[in-house]
Amino acid sequence: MTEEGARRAPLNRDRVLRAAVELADEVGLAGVSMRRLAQQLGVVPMALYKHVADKDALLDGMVDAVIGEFDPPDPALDWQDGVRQRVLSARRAVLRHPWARQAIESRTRRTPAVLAYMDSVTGTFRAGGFSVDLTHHVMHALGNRIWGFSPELFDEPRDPGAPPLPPEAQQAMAAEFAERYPHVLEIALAATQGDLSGVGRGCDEDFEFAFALDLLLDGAGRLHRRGWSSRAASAPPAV
Amino acid sequence: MTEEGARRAPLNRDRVLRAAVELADEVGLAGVSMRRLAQQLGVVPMALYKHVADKDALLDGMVDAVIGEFDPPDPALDWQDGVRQRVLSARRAVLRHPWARQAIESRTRRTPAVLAYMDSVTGTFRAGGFSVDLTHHVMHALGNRIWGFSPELFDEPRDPGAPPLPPEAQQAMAAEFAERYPHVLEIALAATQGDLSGVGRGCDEDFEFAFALDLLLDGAGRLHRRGWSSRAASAPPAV
DNA sequence: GACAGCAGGTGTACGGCGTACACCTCGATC
DNA sequence: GATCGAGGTGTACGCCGTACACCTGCTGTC
Repeated sequence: MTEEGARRAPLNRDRVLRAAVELADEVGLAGVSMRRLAQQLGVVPMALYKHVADKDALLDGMVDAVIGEFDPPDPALDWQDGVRQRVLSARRAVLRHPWARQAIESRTRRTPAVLAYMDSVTGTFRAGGFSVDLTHHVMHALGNRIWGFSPELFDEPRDPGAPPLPPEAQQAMAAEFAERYPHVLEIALAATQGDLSGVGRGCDEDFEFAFALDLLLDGAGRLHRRGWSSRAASAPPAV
Repeated sequence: MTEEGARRAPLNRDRVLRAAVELADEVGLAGVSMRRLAQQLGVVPMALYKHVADKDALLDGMVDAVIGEFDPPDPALDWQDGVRQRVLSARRAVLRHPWARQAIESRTRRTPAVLAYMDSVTGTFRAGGFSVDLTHHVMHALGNRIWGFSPELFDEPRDPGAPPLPPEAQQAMAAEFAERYPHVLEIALAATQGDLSGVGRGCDEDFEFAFALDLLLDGAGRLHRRGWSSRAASAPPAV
């Protein structure tokens, strides 16, 4: 026990951010408060404000930390595999930090790290011969997917604490569902091989993500090869 | 002045939700608190809890109200135009309520209104002959886009209160940008016809939205015509 | 060695938030 | 006329972010 001898190493922005990431990993984004983070660091809440401007800046920094975990681009790949690998690497990082998705969605400032990542992905398309025009629209079309996530659609986040429903209640729910939402039920049944007890767990998110990503990248490639330009397309991109 | 004679009409869930929507339209989602909403309704905060379970339920109800503004499906259209119109109608509703995007993203419960809308869109694909399998994956690929929005990508929400930068500062920023983020700059220049003073205003969000939507729908149609099935596709959907 | 300056940490306080809980009020029902 | 329940009230608690004044101890300068 160093007791009092070696007093706590002085804080700095980096240690604050790392502690915030760690805290969020443990207790979720909602559990991260300036007060709680300060406590974790053995410091009074106001001490944090010497290192981050305010809570918003803290969140920005946390997102930057996640971006810092993305793999660097691999220059040996062509544009399609290049973007694919980059985005899937982003996905891995975001999945390591369950709060990251929500944090990224809530951010409204573009930090240098954010811009650098977007610039890098954009550059991959350009290096692949894409026009500025097409690159621009394709980046928009990818949207949040460049951060490695897409919204949960059917996944019910049924909290793990809830007790499993008794079979007859499941039956009743299924009946109600079948009447009101036949098409959603159909999909749920197909995705879970008929076992509705775990609806939501049935969707293979990784598959869905790659499916959508490749749908977009393939479509983009098709437009590129065809010499598509937004000037010629007041109509939607024709089939 | 009715003074005391005609006392305030009694609250009900609907009036509470409508007032919440109105309040959010005026002051944004962050400005909506139980206390402020109560004040708006001339009532004490705790009175609201007789009509909504808690703030989360209030948000759910507000989202449901927006969904209630979506146009009904038009059975005369084929699947592609059907989905297209439906989603664009959702977009119009969401754009009428600037807070709706954020509210929808934050929701985690699937209310009956949410399920009903998803069921309806799903049903349009099915009626168009799509397999359950393909419909499932395409719904995932659409993701948040079925709510009529995609994430802002390049749009800096530069708050309107900020004074316009002096020209030389703009120059300096552009120079810094050009060095660090050449590809993003390139796009910004193209999108704004060289007038960087309004970066962000340059993107035609409606065009971007339709572009991405049609890219996805066209891709989906191609897979459908080809009889695509996820069983046959352990590999990504081939070009 | 004295001292100014300053980066980093502290303590207190304010105004906001969501909401638990006990209570009151008043019109409908028997 | 008593009862009851739906709707509204009042008070209180424990959180939150952060403004502001203050203290502490190291650094460089003379």
